[in-house]
Amino acid sequence: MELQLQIKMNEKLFLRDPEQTELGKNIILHSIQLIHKNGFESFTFKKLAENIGTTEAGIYRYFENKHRLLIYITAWYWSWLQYRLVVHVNNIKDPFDKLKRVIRLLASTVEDDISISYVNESILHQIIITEGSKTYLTKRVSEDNKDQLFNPYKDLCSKIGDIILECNPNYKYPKSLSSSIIEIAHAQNFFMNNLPSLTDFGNSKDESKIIAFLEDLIFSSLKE
Amino acid sequence: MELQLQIKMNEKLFLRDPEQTELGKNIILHSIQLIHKNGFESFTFKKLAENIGTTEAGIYRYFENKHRLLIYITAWYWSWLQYRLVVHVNNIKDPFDKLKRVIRLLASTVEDDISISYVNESILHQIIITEGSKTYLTKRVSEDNKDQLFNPYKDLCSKIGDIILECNPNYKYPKSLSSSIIEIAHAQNFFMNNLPSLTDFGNSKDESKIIAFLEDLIFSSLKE
DNA sequence: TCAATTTGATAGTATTACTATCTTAAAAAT
DNA sequence: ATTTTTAAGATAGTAATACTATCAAATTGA
Repeated sequence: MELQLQIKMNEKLFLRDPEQTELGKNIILHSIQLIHKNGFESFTFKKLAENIGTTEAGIYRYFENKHRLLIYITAWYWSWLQYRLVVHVNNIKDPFDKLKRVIRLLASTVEDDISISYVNESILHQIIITEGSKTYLTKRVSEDNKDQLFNPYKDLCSKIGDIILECNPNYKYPKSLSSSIIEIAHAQNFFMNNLPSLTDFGNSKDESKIIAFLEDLIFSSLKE
Repeated sequence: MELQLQIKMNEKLFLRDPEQTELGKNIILHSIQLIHKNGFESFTFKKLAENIGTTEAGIYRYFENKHRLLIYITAWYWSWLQYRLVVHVNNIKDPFDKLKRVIRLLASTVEDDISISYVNESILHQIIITEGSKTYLTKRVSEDNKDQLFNPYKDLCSKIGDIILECNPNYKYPKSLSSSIIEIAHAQNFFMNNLPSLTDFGNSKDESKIIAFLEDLIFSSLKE
């Protein structure tokens, strides 16, 4: 028997559910590849269609536009990460140990431990680092937020916030700290690989240094 | 006698120096207004030209494309902020006091204390929060970095890193911490105003809370 | 097997992101 | 004072982007 993880996505994210058809899955698969290869700015539905071997109009039947598609794959990533977080933290008693595992999860390239056929989680992680914030850094944030498109990200932050409170019930900024951990993990990863003088990791490109930095930063402020 | 601050910009940022002509200054002035109003994605040289009362081709004589223009105004902002930082920190002995002033500078809406005629620094700050990271979150980062387009940001980080080391000469991550302070200040500001559940500041929209959060986070890890 | 649904193929439009050219106006140099 | 340079205005044009619409063929499913 084969168990398959299916992530239920917010229906406002798509016009037609991409998980239900071959073409839909191909759209996700190839859009991840294309965005990773050329960046979101130069990604177009036309190129995507050529890549898949379908037509532009075909893609538009699934997604309203490329921004929605980016939100879709980002939301999918956060949902998947939340699932992995629950698994990794399960049965761990010590909240500090929990938080350490969370930091590792956020700052490490995925090892494809729980993988889903048509998604390449490892390059997806790279996309989230470079393109993830573009989902909300728009004039449409509030509308998109009302449509609950950012719920997976918010849920994840909320879960991490709970663990932070387990570590220190008096800590005043659990939500801000959790969103900051996520953002720093990504920013430092991007800087390490692209603008190394903004970090202390030189050209080592060693993710464990980001983890060490985050642990130092977070635990000193939680242990006080 | 009137003193005027002029910021010398990297020549690779423009085709023709916008500070030297009326039209050039108008391009900067109106692009800041337009990007603030409609966001960078829907900002076009055509709309900008109509706004100024010139033609599209006219804008292209100054800037290669809108991305370069965004880098230009971002770089200008960081240069200007570095100048303000030097002024605000000047003559302060206690490095912790210095760092507090830096945090306040990064997390506060500018009070137009040192202002330059044709730039609206207060709305520029808002643009940097929403659009700033888009300058480097591209496939061209490395090239643009080789052209030293991000030097003002890097210089600022380096200066803040020095202050961090004054606070604690043994601290291992001065550069990562300074880039993280800047990024968190912006992210938390954006979240507070647009996705408040990602912060602990509710709908207060009170910048002093971001400052308190940052101080708590930073000083606990520096004092250890 | 009939009906509904999904895809493919094609066409078309408004806008974007430019490049080119030519003329006029203003500034600088001689 | 008049050339020469430089900047700006006006206009045109092109390839690509971001869509929308329509119709036919193929597939699915009741």
